[in-house]
Amino acid sequence: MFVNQNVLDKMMEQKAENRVPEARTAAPAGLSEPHSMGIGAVERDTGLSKDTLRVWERRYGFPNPERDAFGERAYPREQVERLRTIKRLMDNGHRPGKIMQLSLDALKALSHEGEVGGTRVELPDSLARFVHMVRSHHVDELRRALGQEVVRNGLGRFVSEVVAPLNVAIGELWLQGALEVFEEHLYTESLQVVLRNAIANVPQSPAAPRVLLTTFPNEQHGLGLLMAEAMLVLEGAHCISLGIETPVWDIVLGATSQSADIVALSFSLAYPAAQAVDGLAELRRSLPAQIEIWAGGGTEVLGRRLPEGVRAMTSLAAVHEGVKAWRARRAS
Amino acid sequence: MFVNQNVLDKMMEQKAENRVPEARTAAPAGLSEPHSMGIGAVERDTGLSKDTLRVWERRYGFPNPERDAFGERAYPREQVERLRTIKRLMDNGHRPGKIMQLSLDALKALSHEGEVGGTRVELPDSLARFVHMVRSHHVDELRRALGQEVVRNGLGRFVSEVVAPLNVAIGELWLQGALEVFEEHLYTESLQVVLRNAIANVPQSPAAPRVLLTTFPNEQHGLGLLMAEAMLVLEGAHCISLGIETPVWDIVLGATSQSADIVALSFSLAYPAAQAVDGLAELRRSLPAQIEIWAGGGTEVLGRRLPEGVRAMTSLAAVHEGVKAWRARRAS
DNA sequence: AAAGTTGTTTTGTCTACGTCAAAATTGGCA
DNA sequence: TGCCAATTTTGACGTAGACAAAACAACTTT
Repeated sequence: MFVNQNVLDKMMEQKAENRVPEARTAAPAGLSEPHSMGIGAVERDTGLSKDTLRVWERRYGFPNPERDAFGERAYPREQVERLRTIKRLMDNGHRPGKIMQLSLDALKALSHEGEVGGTRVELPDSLARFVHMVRSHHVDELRRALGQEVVRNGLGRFVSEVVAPLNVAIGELWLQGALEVFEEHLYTESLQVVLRNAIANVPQSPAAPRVLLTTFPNEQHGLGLLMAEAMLVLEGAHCISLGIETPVWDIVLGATSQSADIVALSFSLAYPAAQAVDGLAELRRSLPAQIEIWAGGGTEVLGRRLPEGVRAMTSLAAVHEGVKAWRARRAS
Repeated sequence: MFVNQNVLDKMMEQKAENRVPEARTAAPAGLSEPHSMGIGAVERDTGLSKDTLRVWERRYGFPNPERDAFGERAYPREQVERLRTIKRLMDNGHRPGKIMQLSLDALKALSHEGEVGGTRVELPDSLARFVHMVRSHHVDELRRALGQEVVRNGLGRFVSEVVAPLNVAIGELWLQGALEVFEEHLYTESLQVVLRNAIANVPQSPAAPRVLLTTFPNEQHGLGLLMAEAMLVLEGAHCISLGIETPVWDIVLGATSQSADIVALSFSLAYPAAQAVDGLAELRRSLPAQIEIWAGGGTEVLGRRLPEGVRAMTSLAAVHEGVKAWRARRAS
């Protein structure tokens, strides 16, 4: 699913025009920024390890830091900037060797590469509204508006008709480098507050099925988990969430100790398919047969390669059918 | 979305070496536990950098990891535990060269040194109750009991008198290797639900000060953040949380765009002190002078090394005084 | 065409050891 | 005892090479 390009374009223009301290280029007023940073600071800022930074320099000639009086690397601002761009492109599947030498313009072009052709879905105004709130940093307004939406449509429709497409739209923007990290954080945090609050307000019955929710290590995306929990709770399931990044072994321990009927795993699109399949297979091997495994999220990617004995939740709506089917199986 | 590379790597390692099933947990059939960890995993677990681990080995002969088939360090479990103890002692002011050679008994003796007259502070029954619920995996009961405690004592006392000491107790167990990963996850998740719910129920006024909360990259512990948020909200502050792991630069952007008065950072004990100090210094340099920086959590560790212009919140109770003092400063 | 299988790059992490400034400790002296 | 200088101690950073795992490309098979 892609977001209507025009909408996105408008939003990006907006960014350039008003509000945001057009960060990169114009830092907040009156700061005497040092022109260079040490390798430790760059590691913190870019998320690239010291080892990686050094090995890139050795191999590709970039970054190309100056040296201070003690012979230590001093990275100029603009190189750090460039590193951040490169990091973002790599998160999008580009490889360092290919893009390291490119010009700034070429890098920018790459950001917009995927936008040509393909099927696009209109982002209705009702959703564009929220995106705009994120980009203008109106957190309170955003939170309030999302909360209202829950009340208006009910949690189920809120999740599948608002949150899901909104996630796609935000992801698109992120892909294009049109979102700052902190804007993404603001969005995630707001949604988390709203969803958790909504979930807490659904009366929990100690009914079956008992579902243990979590993600594999390396999967930090917790929103999908919350969305799944919301849908499951609505179906009258009893949810126990372990949060994100639980090692397989601990999933097994958790599921057995909690007498779970189902273990639900959530995957983001970026999660390496091979790792997911391997993990699921190992989990299936380690888990008693009567405990089901449900996988949801980026399952389109996993496709039909899913191991035997793992059920794919292809959409949030499928959860309803899934629970119904489980109850039918259990009854017999 | 944004993924910190270091975190990512560490997670991958975590996957590779699933945690040990403790003796008391009935292990489901036929899974074996790995008995050693890679250097990256040890770094994450102990907060000691890879460099430090290697240099200790060279200088003091400890740790003394085995090597796997590829010649890479494989730290046996008991050595990791010893490292954790040593780290804790160092946080208390001891120096590596002195304590590295000591026997396990000597280390234990040192640990209990501060607890004068063998007055091992017993965990009151009121708290032991909760610990027991975690260890017996009674999540629902735990959640209900915690919720009741909030109502009974009020959020403020709940945080400082229940959550804080409970965290210490759980941390203690973790240190001793007496807790499974999934048990820790259950605890964290339960507490998160209760705290978030309680925070949501405090009437938010758009009053000053406006506080931006987050942690530095590599600091994944969000509970401290939530506790701080709870205390701040109770003082009538307006909180905007960015969640965990925000790069310094994005903290700056976030703080300015949100017109924050204060940026609050939370540190766990395991967070490398050097990194914290560096990051705080850089943040102080990049942030307009009128925006204050408050650091809380493992500040005992940071001690007097804190950079100029950073306020230490030495305890949760200090938040009350802090806000009061801020208002006084602002008034004048 | 889609799905395996193989061989070839690419890439990041690890090893090892050297250097050095900042912090902590010690010793000397008022 | 208190203070300053000399002396350890300590961890971050520097270099360079090795290598497994992942990603890719070029095939073959269904």
